[in-house]
Amino acid sequence: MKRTDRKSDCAINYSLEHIGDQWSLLIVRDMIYFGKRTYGEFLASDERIGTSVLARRLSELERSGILTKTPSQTDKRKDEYHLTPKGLDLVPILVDLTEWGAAHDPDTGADLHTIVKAKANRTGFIRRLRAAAAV
Amino acid sequence: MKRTDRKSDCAINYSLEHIGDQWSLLIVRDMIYFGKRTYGEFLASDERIGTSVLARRLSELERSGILTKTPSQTDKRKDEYHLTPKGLDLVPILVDLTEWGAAHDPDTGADLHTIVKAKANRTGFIRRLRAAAAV
DNA sequence: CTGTATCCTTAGGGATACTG
DNA sequence: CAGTATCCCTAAGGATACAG
Repeated sequence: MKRTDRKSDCAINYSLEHIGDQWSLLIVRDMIYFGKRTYGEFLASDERIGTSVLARRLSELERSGILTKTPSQTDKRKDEYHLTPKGLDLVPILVDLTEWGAAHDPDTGADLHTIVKAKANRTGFIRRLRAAAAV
Repeated sequence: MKRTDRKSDCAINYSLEHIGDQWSLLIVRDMIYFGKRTYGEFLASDERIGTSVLARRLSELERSGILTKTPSQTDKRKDEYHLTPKGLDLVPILVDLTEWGAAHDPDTGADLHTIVKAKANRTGFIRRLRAAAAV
């Protein structure tokens, strides 16, 4: 996004303009919570993201410096997607979104055990998620 | 949003489908960080939200149970918008979005003093924001 | 001035065909 | 199967006129 296109210099606005869409944080969720790394793994999520939407979101997340795309060593046909430090810094946001959704969605199917853990020891929980996702 | 329209039962997905747009959290930010309560105050923000967009977002946030709309006591022409407990629970998300944006936006104009305070004592910071916004 | 309704435009999502 | 390109459609955003 060009500097001049921004609605404002507010930090929250910056965040929303980069990850405030319906799909980006679901992809990051898959990487952080489920360790997904490849195109096919992202496609297989419950939300059934479309192939074209996935490709676009991945390339925009790469452009935003949130993830990197590198050829897979084990399978030459595939690319692997990995979170950058900037992407790993999204962990707290995901934790909060999980807590808020689990607390207020009447039909939630969230893993409440995980939520409770997050609430009980937020810092440690985040550190562990980050460490696991940083592989 | 009808139950059957949901992409999935994931708690994160629930959150994104309710507040994952470009404007909702900016309105909530104005209420929490700046104590804004009225239509005109929201209109005056840096991002220059349009009148029709503001009206739609306010009514959807009301429908989602995030804020309430009540006639102002002091000025009979106005309505007042107040956060519900569900809306107040968005405070941690806003704090995280602020931190992430401030950390990674090269052109940020965020109040870094505030950010540092938030990092140093997250719990206390959130409690104070909540208390102020709950008026 | 507060707030809504109308209309138009556009970005983002979705289906699908396609290449390697 | 991995990933891209194309096309279409809808929902969100934006300008503006309008009513109280």
